[in-house]
Amino acid sequence: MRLEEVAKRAKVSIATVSRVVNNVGPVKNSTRSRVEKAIRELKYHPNIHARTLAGGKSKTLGMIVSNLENPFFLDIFRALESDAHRHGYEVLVANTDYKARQLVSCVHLMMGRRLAGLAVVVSEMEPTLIQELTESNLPIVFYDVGTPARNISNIKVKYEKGIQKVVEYLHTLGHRRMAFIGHHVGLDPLMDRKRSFLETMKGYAGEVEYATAADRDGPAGGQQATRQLLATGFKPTAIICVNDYMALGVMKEVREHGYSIPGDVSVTGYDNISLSEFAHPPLTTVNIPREKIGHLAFAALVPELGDGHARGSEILVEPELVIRESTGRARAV
Amino acid sequence: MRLEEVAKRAKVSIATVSRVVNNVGPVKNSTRSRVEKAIRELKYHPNIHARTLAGGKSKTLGMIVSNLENPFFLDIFRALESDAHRHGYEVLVANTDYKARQLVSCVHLMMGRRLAGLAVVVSEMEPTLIQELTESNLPIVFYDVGTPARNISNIKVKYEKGIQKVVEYLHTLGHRRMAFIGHHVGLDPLMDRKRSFLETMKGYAGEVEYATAADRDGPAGGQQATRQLLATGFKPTAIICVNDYMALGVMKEVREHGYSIPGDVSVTGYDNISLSEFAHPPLTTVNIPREKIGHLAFAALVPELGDGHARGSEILVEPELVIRESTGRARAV
DNA sequence: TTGCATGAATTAAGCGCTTTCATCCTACGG
DNA sequence: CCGTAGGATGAAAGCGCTTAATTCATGCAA
Repeated sequence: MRLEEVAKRAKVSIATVSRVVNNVGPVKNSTRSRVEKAIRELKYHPNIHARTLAGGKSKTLGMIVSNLENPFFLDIFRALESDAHRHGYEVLVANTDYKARQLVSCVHLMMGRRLAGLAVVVSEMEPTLIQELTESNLPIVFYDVGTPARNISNIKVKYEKGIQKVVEYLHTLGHRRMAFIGHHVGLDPLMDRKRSFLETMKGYAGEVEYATAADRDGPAGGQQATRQLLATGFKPTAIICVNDYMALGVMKEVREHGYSIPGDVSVTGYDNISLSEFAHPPLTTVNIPREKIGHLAFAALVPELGDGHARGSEILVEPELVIRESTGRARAV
Repeated sequence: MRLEEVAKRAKVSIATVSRVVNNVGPVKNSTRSRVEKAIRELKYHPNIHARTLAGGKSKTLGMIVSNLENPFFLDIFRALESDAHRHGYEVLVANTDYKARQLVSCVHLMMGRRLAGLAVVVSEMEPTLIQELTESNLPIVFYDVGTPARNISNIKVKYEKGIQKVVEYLHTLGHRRMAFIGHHVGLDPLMDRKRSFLETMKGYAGEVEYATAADRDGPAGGQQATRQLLATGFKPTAIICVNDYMALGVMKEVREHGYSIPGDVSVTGYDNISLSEFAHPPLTTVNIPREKIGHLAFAALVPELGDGHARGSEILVEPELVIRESTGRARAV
């Protein structure tokens, strides 16, 4: 079904049909309705490829995430998508599984699609990629990684601050043996969080003991990391997790060792995904405003439509502590 | 960056470059490497729109789901995507939020993309849509809805059978007051599950009491539905949920009423999403082989690559009971 | 009546690629 | 040494659409 057949049926030129489809330029009402009728009757759907090829511009945004399974990323995607749809855009997602190589191939795929913009919400990075993207003309917004440039905006969260708040809160509750459960050692932004944990710990030097463990993202990874941690003989009274999704698995393993939460061990997450509220006990965590991040991303990619924030800027987002029932006073030693 | 610039730099025609890029037709080795060098140096990425427009065929599959947030759908997507990637295809997801209207617009969007195939994994349906899709030439695979046709395959799960197994199992444990928590009344396949519950209940007529409640998909919906259910004064000893994702919220609400699981109330889910294992207590559920479904979908859409199953057929999948710790003997009356 | 704005519709030139068909070598048998 | 098969290339015709530039009506002032 092509423009031409619609044109023939409505007895006009294809240019006219194109105009009514796109709702641009002057078209007499009688002609318009004749064309619309033909479109309906023939069930015409414009070929998006021909359209973007001819028009040179696309109404599609791309988004690359590290792990779509982690609700954190999904939430950002949904917020971005909702803004996008409101303005007639579509969003394409791609997943990297935290692998830099896959990130590169995702980006190349995206470049081939001549997108209107690309949101890169990942923890891994490939140095050459940053340069390649900077050189391109694609509007880009990075979350967590990258540096601002002519066509690149950055959204950053003060992760360290969140971790710091968590640690201080736990310290106040009397915890002196803490552990950090992370994932994917070697990824910069994730290291930041661990580093922040370690530094805050050093602030309490002499006073506290601590340890760290890591495994892949997700409940299964959290469980595995916890198993390793506890196997070392270290007995933390509080476990700080790099994100909520892992914390779900951490809690399970802690319980399987016969500890109660928060009676024996306090557990904290990070992100405040909606599941954290439905965990048992509900998880103390750090809220990252994912919805806001999605909106900011859209605004950065399509500045003429999204409200505020010019392209090429750096945007900071503040995390905030959410206290629920997975944390409590440290058991007296 | 276009084919032409690569051609100029490698001092060949664009036809030759195209041949190298697509790895078709005879090209002298020396020429090939010259072209490949030029491609690398210029960071050329083919324009996918021009490509599918000219070639007339696409290497993109579409997938429409009801609620990407529910891990059930995400798992199917990931399985499909993994097969797709292995064969050089991409997958586009779209979400309907269980709304038939959104389903229609998703389908139209997909049609405009001239996909290689479309997987429709939704619970809602629009009768005219089925016909429109049947008339189109797009290879399609439906999950749970629709009827087979020339270009349409169907994957169906014997949901009723799963529900039946759950109910019988609970009955064996002595449960005589059961409730069904569903979602989105009015959607056919979901009604099936509820109907199956009601029919099995009738099998125990006189012997058992039962009730039903419903709210939107997800933990929050499960919680809300449970609140309503318990507000009626009905005191079930077992709650059967339409899926695991809702069961997460159901358990929370049950506990907030001071009941223990499974001591006072047994809870079951459906789907066996990976989170069900990390719930507390781990959820008794019915396994739906989502990975297998994803693979079947790919095989149905691209029969020449996927192993087995011709297009236009109907495929049945068997659910199976998974007993964990959220169910136990009914408390003595 | 003629002329000229103005609005409505058409013509035609690409967008960047694939693919057929024609062309050009090169090497080999006669 | 020539003819020619066949591999390697190039030229050119679209794919279905957008968008100038252009033509064609129409109405109104002069």
